[in-house]
Order: sequence, then C-alpha cells, then structure tokens
Amino acid sequence: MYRTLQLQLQARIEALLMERYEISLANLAVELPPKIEFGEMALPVAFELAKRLKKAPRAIAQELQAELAATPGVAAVEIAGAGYLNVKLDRAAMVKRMAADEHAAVGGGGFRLVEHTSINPNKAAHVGHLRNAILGDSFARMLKKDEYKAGWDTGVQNYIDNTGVQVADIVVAMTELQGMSLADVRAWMAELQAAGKRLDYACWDLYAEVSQWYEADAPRVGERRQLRLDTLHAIEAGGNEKAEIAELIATGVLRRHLETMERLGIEYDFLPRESEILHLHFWETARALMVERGVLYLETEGKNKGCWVMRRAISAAAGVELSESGPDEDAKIIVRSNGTVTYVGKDIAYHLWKYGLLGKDFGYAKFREYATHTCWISTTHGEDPHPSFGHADAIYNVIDSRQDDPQTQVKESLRALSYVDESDRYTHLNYAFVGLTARTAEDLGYVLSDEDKAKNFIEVSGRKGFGVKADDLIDRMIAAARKEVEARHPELEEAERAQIAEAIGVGALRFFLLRFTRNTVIAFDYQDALAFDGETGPYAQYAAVRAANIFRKAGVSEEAAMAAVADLDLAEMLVGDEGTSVWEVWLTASRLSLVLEQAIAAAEPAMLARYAFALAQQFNNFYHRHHILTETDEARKMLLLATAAVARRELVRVLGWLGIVVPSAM
RNA sequence: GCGCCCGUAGCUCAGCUGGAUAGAGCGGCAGCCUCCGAAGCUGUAGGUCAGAAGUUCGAAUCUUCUCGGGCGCACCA
Repeated sequence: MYRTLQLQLQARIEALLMERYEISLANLAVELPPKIEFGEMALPVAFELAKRLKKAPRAIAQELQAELAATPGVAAVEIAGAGYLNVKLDRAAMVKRMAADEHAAVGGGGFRLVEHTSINPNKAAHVGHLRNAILGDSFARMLKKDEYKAGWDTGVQNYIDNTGVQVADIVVAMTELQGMSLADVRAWMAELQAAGKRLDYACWDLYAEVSQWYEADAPRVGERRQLRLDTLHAIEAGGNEKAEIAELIATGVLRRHLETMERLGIEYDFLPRESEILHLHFWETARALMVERGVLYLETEGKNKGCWVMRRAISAAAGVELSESGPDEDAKIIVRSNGTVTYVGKDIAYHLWKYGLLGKDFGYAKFREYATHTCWISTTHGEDPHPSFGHADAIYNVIDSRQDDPQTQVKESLRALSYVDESDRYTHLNYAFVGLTARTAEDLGYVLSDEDKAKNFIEVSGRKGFGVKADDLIDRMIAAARKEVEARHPELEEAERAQIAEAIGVGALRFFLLRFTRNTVIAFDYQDALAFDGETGPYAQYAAVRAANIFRKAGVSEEAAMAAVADLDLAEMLVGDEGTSVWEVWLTASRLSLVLEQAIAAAEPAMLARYAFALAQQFNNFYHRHHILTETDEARKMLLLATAAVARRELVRVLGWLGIVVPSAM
C-alpha cells in the first residue's frame, strides 16, 4: 500500500515540475522520514532544484506544498528543516484500504529460471551448500505466483555435475582404495540402505580419504593423478564400468541431497546433468555458432597457439582487427590445443540452452514427485509429454562469488554473440562463502594452528573431510527447538510437538543464513545459530503466534476484524501518542510490497529478513502497550484486533517468501 | 603483479538510486510476569563510520590515494 501511494506522489510531483518549471528529474526520491513526527513520506526534491532554479530550497518547497497536499490519500504537507517536504498521510483512509488487502501489484511476463544448490554429487551437503540453496529457494519464492502476487512464471533447477572430477574421485576411491567392481558397489549401496546409513555420509569420508591418497606416496603422485584423469575421461565417454559406477553413486548421492533439501522445504522443477550436455553434443552446436559469429577463433601464434580462444568484448567493441593487434595473450581459452573443451565452453552452451538459443533441448524423465509437482531430470531420450525449461527470459544463477570471473565470461560471450538483452538479464546471484568460527571448528574436533586461531573464520574443506554437514546441522537445530517445545507444551500431542519443533528449527536455520547480505562472509557458529532470541527466525514466528493466540481467545476471526474496520470512524483513534503507536504497525505493514520489490531488484532476500524482524518487533511493542482483550471501547477493540490481524497477515507472507512456516504454538 | 569484495558500538551485522540527531541484535548495567504466553517488553552506557584529500547545499554512501583483511587470476572442473 505504501508503494501505491509513493508511486502516486511521484507521478504528481513529476507532473508538477514539468508544468511549473519544465523540469524532469531522473530520480525522484520519496523516502521514509527518520521519525514519525516528520510524517510518512519525505521529499528532498527542493534541494535538487535549488541550484537549477537559483532559488532557496525552502522557497521552492513552499511553492510545491499546497499542490502536493491536494494529492488523494494525503492529509497534509509540511516544510521542515532547510526545505524538506514532509507528507502526512490520511491514516484512516490508508488503514481501511489495507484492511481490504489493497496493495501494489508485483509481477510481470516472461519465464524466469532460477538455478541453485548445484552440489557435486559425490559427498554430503554442508553449511555452505545450505546458504546457496536457501538463498536460491527464497529468491524463487519471491518471484513465484502466490496468493499475494501474480509474480512471474518461474522454474527452479539444480545443475548436476555428474561427470566431473569430484565424482571421478569417488570412483577412484571405490575401484582403487576399496577394490570394488560394479557389482560390489551395488551390493555396498544396498547394504548401506538396509542398515539405514546415509550414502552421502559414507562418500564424505571416502572423498577425504582418496584426496589424501593422491598425495600420500610421493613417488607415485604422478601415476595416481593420471589414474584420476583417466577415470574422469572414462566417465565422460560413458558406456563402461567406471561410468556406470559414477552414475550409480552420483544418482544415489543426488537423491540424498534432495531429501536433505526437502527437510528445509526446498524443491526443484528440473535437474539438468552434465552427462546430457556431453552426450547430446550441446557444445558442438554452440561452437559452430560461436565460430560463425566470429566470437571463437583459432589462435595461430603466441602462448595460446593451437587453442580456440574467445574474442573479448573489449577488442571487439573497439573494432580492433585481430591481425593488426597480434595475439591476444589474455584471451580466454575455450578449446585446448588437444581438442577438449573447457568448463567455460560447456557453460556457454548450457546458457544458450537456457535462453532457447541453442536450437536443442534435453530429453526429460520424471525423477521425484513432490506434493504439488514433479521434478524432472535430463536424459538423452526422454518421456513424452514433458515440460521444457530452456526458454527463459531472465536467469538467476546462485553461485559462490569465487566464480565471479567465469560467470562474467559466460555473460560476455552472450554479449559477443550479440545476445545483448540476454546478457543483461543474466544475474549472477553471488554470495560470499561460509566458514566456521574457531570455536565451532574446535568443537568438531579440528586441531587449529596458531595461524588459524588468529583468523576470523576457518575455511571448510571437503578434501579434508572438514565441515558442518547439512543434515547434522538440521538435526541439531530441530533437537534444540524440541527441547524448548517439550518444556513449554507438555500438554500437546507428540505429533504436534514434533511439527512445531521442526518449524522452529528450520525457521531459525533459514533466518540465520538469510539475515546476512550476500557479500558478507559468514563465520558459522553453532552457538549463534542455535540462539532463538533477538534477531532470529523464532522471534518473528513468535510474534505471529502471539497474534494468532489473541484471535483464539477473542472469539473473533482475523477476517471479521479486518472487515469490521470498514465501518469504523478511525480518524480519532489514530492520532496522539496512543493512536500513533497503533498506526505505526500499519505503516510498517504497508511497506511489504515495496520491500519485496526492492529485494527482488537487488536479488537480496536479506532485505526481507530484516523487514520481517522489524515488523515482528513493531508488533511486539504494540502487543505490550495495548491490551486488546480487556479493551472496553468496542470500536477501539476492533481496531486493535485488526491491527494484530494485519501484522500477522504480512508477517506470515514475508516469512513464507523466506521459506519459514509459522507454527501453531510456541 | 592484475582484477573483484570488505573495513561502521566490546562482539555479529544493517544503513535503500548521496539527505534530517548513524541503527539493530547479542553482550554489560538497571527494571517489568495477581494483566492477551517473558522465545517477550522498557530504560541505560557504548561510535574520529580504518586514515587522508576531493566532488557536493549535503558524504558511512561518490572519486583518488594510503593502511589493514578476504577472494579470484591454469591448455583444472
């Protein structure tokens, strides 16, 4: 609702400036004043105009004041400080519109493809992977259609590198360290399953073991590295025993990853795999296109002689002829002199597919059934009918910021191929990695050097088998929540207690990883994550639960309270200290769609987490100050009830976008 | 060496496209459960926004430099 009025005010000012001064400004700021006494919206526009009009800001503000005051929904406009235009809204009118759930529309046309998780299917997921998946899942929820917004048609995919070196490492561990055949691997996996053991956990240890083994015997290091490469190539080629072992392990671990993520409410629509990118020859098609458009060329001299390299946008833009400038030594190698394609090359092909520019598609097979939809996986020859995901208008890749450079190269390649719009709508939703605090690292039994202790965080390492496994973390979060629930609600049924504990544990975890902005390195600490007080998920959940408790006892539904507001004479009840403290809840609640818009534009779910906390805090203040159930003035009681209802409604919505469920009790 | 990111209260972090007296949580101290559940609320102490110069009516925010920290720079994936 705030955004609706903001847009109206902006349009009004724009028209006014054009009419009076024939000026149009690039951006008209309409901000939230630092204090409620200054009103609900502040315009510093007079400062902007002072120089151009050669007038004092205050004088300009005075000229605009009266006309702005005539805007619908505005109660008064005051001039403050050196020339601020402070807008006071018609509180009663706004409350009535909000009670009717009027709000700005969020959404648009086109298909948006969000890619996240993308964990190598060779070991258990850890906290770093959780940050990725939770960021991506929350962002997809922000985009998708739901009861609040039309949103965008959105697909969620999880890229599976099932033919990479990390999977090769596990195959080496199986065949060399364990001396297993394909049949042995099958038997081993069945054994694990029967014993209720997690395959991804077993692989976690094996991966650490084989990583050490490569380097353990100095004279044989070269030989073992070669073995690793040969295994990789066998897997890429397919149609042999090692490739079958890889397929078995990768698929098994992938299933485990999906189970882990489902515990956090994270689901996928499609799982494109590298094996299909290879076998369906995506790269060959992309290569032909790149050569045809002059983006890829054979280097004939210099250090990259014999390689196919990518013509860089800078030299292309400057119109530099290749022959004149000599070899571009910094050009990115796409095809090595031995004819094999690099990772970036494959990624370019894959991204052409995402935009429907490759002229090819995957085969599709059903892989997993969720409660509301099917998750598909890529195959060479798929089932019919099937959906297709390679027709995006905008894409979001949730990938660690250590991959900023390769991501930029893929983006640049699209630009060089003159897919400029596609390149512009390519968002690398990057984020800094997750380390561990020294305290948590030591709790996990890791021995720290003095150098480590001096650092702010300790980096996790899959190769060393060092890190916090996702399932362990989720288990501990839920167990901690359960302990609290048991103490507070011994009267509840076991099933309900379990459900509440799960909502709280997951809510705390998701909030913990979302409250940091993306480029902040997180030093993960068990003690901090398990805190359920202050700026946490449970704090926000608790506010919503408290609001619900009021309605249970009041004998009035939230809907009825909202509907009743339409007939009340509110103006008197929303002024003064008491009235303003009620109004501030509505004001904060009114900013929901504005904050959502900003969070989408910045691709920053943390903005919503901050907002959820602020709204919960606002509600808790209100809850403490106004005792609703004992209020004797019926009209006022109804307004207070509606206030609790609006806070709860928007809290449930914003938490929903963060993938956090409000439990039945706390 | 080159490129990107960061430096804000004791600690962990916010601070929207420059705007009013720089905020929050945790921790500290002092209070609040005969009153809708205290996973809560109130009050209080605590900052040279790393440093310097510049642009601007106005800078934590933009520019340059210095200092300190992180990450990335393979014919690996």
